[in-house]
Amino acid sequence: MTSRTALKKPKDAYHHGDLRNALLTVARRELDAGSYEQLSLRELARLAGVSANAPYRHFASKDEILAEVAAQGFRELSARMDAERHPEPKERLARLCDVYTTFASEHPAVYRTMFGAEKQALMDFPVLQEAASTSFGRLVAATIAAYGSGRPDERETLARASALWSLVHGWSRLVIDGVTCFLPEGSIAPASVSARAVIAAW
Amino acid sequence: MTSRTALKKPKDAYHHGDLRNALLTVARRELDAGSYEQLSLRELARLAGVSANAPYRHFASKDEILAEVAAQGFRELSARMDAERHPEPKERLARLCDVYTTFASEHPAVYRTMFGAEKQALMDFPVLQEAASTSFGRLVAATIAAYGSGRPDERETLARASALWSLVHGWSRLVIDGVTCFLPEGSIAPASVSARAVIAAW
DNA sequence: TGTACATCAGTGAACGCGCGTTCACTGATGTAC
DNA sequence: TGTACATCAGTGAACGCGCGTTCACTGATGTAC
Repeated sequence: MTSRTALKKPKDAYHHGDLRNALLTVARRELDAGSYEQLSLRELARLAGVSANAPYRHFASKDEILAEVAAQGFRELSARMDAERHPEPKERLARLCDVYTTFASEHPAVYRTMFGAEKQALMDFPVLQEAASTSFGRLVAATIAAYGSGRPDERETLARASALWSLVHGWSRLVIDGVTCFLPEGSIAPASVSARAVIAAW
Repeated sequence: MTSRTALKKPKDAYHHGDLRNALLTVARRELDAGSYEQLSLRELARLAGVSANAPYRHFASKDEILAEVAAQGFRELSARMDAERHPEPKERLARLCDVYTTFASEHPAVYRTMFGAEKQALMDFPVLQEAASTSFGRLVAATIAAYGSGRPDERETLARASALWSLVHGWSRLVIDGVTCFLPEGSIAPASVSARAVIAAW
């Protein structure tokens, strides 16, 4: 029985073709199109040209779809970070900060989903946890490469990694949530300026 | 007619007493009790011991209540910052960062409401904008007191204020959203350590 | 090659839900004379 | 002081809504013999 079912997925077979991926694609597209509010499962089905309950063939629940979208977001972020290969460790660290905030600015709704502000339960999905850990690991590793290793006291390095990560995440959220726009003129500098101001000082 | 209505509010009169404040109190209490999900207008009315539509006597919409709760949050944050009077500017700045993250940790759901992650529309309420601007102004002013003034080039000071604000906000959100808990052991340092690491380096 | 059968990705209708908001109203409170 | 009236903070019922999810089903696809 198991050996039979193992062959069952010819990748483009059956009625729709590949509804699972279609749903994920549509979800991602919807988020990127600016739907800041939580999108609905029925809407996703509608956009995929399929009945409201069809998604349940491929996902156990709405949350499972969102968790997968979030995980894909983290994977993309990690990939972008990996593509940044500047040889000078501090410069590379600064550029990773740029990569981070750029991603957030380009995909605000996806970014929100990744951090589960609305849905605490998303964090329970292992697929999301793993993808997220990988992304954060990149930033921590780059910080260690820039400042750590030699010293016996790594707490300081850890504090620096935390500070940078908090900085880029905070800046991203302030911008995404539209907070900066109702502040006194110019009271927030671009993230890259802020991050570099910190990195340069260390 | 106007002169008559000017006297109309004896402060504890009428049926309920002071439903407006009762609703705000109940909303705040609910948020603090850990209701991360969006609370409903009907639930607030229920908790205030009043029918579902009674709130409309005092607020135009649900959003108006949330905006007022958020504004109160910012006012409280500002008040806490004002209470911090350490004479040494850099130390005071570091302590303001602590005040900020402490507030967020103590009132996560209120903090979220303040930053309208779920409700972009909240930002449109002037009462909220004003309260928020005041809070941010405190942090900017403290940064200027610590680093600015003398120099002609204030861009650097602005970048520093942005960096610190992003840092405390980012750290707060990471903690509030439960992100830190699924990271490799100890990969985030307490906010005060991170903030002080930055302030000390400058 | 043809037939009987198993699999499984879809459908259509319905479920129960709680929501924000509106309506016409009631009844307590305050005010003018 | 008593009465007639205006004000206004509440009530109860209902609105229409879209939601996530479940149910019994259909019909296309793949498989064994």
